[in-house]
Amino acid sequence: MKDNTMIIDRDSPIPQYFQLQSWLIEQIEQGLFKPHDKIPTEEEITRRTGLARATIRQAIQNLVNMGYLYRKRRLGTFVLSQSAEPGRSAVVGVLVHDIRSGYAPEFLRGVGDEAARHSYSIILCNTDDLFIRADFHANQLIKHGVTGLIFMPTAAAPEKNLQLIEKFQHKNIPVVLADREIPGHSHDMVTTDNFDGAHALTSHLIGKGHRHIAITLSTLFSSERARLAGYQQALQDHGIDPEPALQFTIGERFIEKHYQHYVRLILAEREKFTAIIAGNDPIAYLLYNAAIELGIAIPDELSLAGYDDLTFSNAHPMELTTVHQPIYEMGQESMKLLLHRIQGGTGAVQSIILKSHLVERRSVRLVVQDSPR
Amino acid sequence: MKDNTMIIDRDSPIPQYFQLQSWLIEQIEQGLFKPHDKIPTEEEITRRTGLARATIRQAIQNLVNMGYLYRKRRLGTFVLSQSAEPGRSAVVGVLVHDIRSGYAPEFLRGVGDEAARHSYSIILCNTDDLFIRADFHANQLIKHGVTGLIFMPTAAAPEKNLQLIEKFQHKNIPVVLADREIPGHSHDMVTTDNFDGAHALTSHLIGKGHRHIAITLSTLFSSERARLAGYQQALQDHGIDPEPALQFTIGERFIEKHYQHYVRLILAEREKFTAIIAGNDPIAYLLYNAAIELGIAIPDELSLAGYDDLTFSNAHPMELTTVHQPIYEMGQESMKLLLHRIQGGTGAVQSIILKSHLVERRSVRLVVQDSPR
DNA sequence: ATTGTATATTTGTCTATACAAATATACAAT
DNA sequence: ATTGTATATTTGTATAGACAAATATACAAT
Repeated sequence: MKDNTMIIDRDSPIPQYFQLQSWLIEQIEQGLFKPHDKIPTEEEITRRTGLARATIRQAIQNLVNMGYLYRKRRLGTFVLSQSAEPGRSAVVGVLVHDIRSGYAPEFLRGVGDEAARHSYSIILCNTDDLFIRADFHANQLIKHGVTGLIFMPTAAAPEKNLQLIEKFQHKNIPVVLADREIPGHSHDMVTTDNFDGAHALTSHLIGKGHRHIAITLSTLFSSERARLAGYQQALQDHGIDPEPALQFTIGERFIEKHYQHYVRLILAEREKFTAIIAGNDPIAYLLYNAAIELGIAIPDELSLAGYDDLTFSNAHPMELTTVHQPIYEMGQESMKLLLHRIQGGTGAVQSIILKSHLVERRSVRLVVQDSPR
Repeated sequence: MKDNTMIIDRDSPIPQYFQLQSWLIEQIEQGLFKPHDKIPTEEEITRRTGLARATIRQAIQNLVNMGYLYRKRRLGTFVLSQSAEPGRSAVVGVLVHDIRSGYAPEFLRGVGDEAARHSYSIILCNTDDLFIRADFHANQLIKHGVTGLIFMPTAAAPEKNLQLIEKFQHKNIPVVLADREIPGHSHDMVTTDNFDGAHALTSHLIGKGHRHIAITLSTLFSSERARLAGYQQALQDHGIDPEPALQFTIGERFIEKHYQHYVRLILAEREKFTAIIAGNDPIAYLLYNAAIELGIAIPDELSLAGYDDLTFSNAHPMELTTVHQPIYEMGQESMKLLLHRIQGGTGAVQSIILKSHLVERRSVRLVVQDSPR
């Protein structure tokens, strides 16, 4: 017999079935009733509260519908085991640009494994970095009653991305950003130290004697902009003036066919630099392939470095020096932070920054040091 | 006023609220009540059926809980608009081995795009080809109330895979197999013409003058066993005796580190063959890398062919001759067939076999024809 | 046409009662 | 220990009735 008194206020404007319902939920959520514990019978509750049986049944049926309780003839009414927040499924949504591209599979694997550890499932949504697709999926996810969201911001303007986040926050569904931040906005986020990673990579190239180091990437997202900034800072830290002419950047979405053309334009200017950093590994491979076709030997005539260390990097015959991103861990940590919020975790906005590390392979060679200009 | 008579059989063992409930569902699903149509009031239903008001309310409340109806004080009870099968979410589960591996991302992209076209969402589950993981996810999916399942059978015994399928069938949740069949069992399935693809590839190599053609793959799954059979048949069709000594197969799960070792053992016997077919592209790349390390020139000293034509195949400097699998389409067709079943489609088990085609690149060279033995 | 007030309508809440269904539990027989 | 039978227990179904709540609708006044 539980100690806590079942109090039903007959003068309250709150319906009496609802008061009973609420009391029962509170007992369950405070752990006074544990999974498979039997709650008092209808008759017992009538005796303790004076409520009519039908009123009691209405409260209990609602809790059955909500997933808190199950009932057995002759035996009684029992608490269902709770694997997640009642009233909501143990399902979270994940919005990524494209499941096929670069680091997305590894990231999702990290999310999925951590989710499974906590008996959660993930709904996969591809946005193609387009707001209209992301918005469509967001509406679907809310309709499905997801419990949380992991979101890689799209290529849309910050206000658009924020608009999407607010849809979830309005329903008290927590959101965690992954990889990319939204400029001028502070939000729960997991990313990696792109600035430091690029700084270390650039410093490494400088340590190999390179002074004229080019870089190519898209400045569309925060992660790659931070890589550019890290590159620039490393040059400055070594007394080298960062030259705009060696910074080949685009401000639009990465589209492979376009970049295949762009890397040829870049390599046409290769006498200006002895080494080049690609903003991510897919770009590095495009550069490599174009170099081979143009008869440029890597690393003998041009050193090449990438960023990300994607799984297929080590299956490539050209062993690419790159920065290893903890992509799996980024997925994992995103899910952990989201679970923390789902389970009621309050507190300051968290910005988790995971460490990258340099992976030296064979795409960079030592050159005779030439003096900084 | 609707024509159809509300009949409640007072002698039926079926509860009367349930009979009314069923009648209302039928009216809605047959389109006699459309979204936002008003159904008869409680009083009107009492007049037409003689049922007590509380019994009527029980039926109607259940339909409200199931998402068929909504109620407004003073106005009445109305039909909710339907975006998916009522009582179940517009969500399906997809069980794949590993989101990171080979063709899984492309496949899932096909599934996801087709799902989105029909306002469905997909729950992603990684099984690692292990039954215990698949079973865990299956239980989760059923708990979430998924409407259907796309399943790549695991490496477990056929009975185990069937056991998992029966869980869903028991709940009338349709299941479609993808890529791999379950031996001795007939089920809705989408796969590709692995036999014909391998037959064409082997014939192509024979057309290039090769007679001693090796092959390496895992015989664990139906798709790769069919490739082996297609290879053997092509040799026979050309009057070449398939030699067991040129067939390097394993009967266990593909684990990259193990295969890295295995390809070296294979290449140690390379004087026995002038060409080798890898059962899938990742194996082809392992072969290529090992060949480079052993100083074996591809295709000058050894011709190499793959299977699958994964997205990164065309980013590779070694332009691999391979068989292009319609992986995206396989995902798409799996989802289409599942939707067909979800929407009530009956009829014979469907086995959809999509066409592959040979993609000639530069990894295969012409050799002087030597006579069959 | 707009605003204010009253009323009718239908759902929502709550009480009371009776019988049925499923089955755990108790007890007897072997 | 096992099997068979009866009974007690609690939920499930169904009936009847009364009052409350929310608000669309009707009507009057300006």
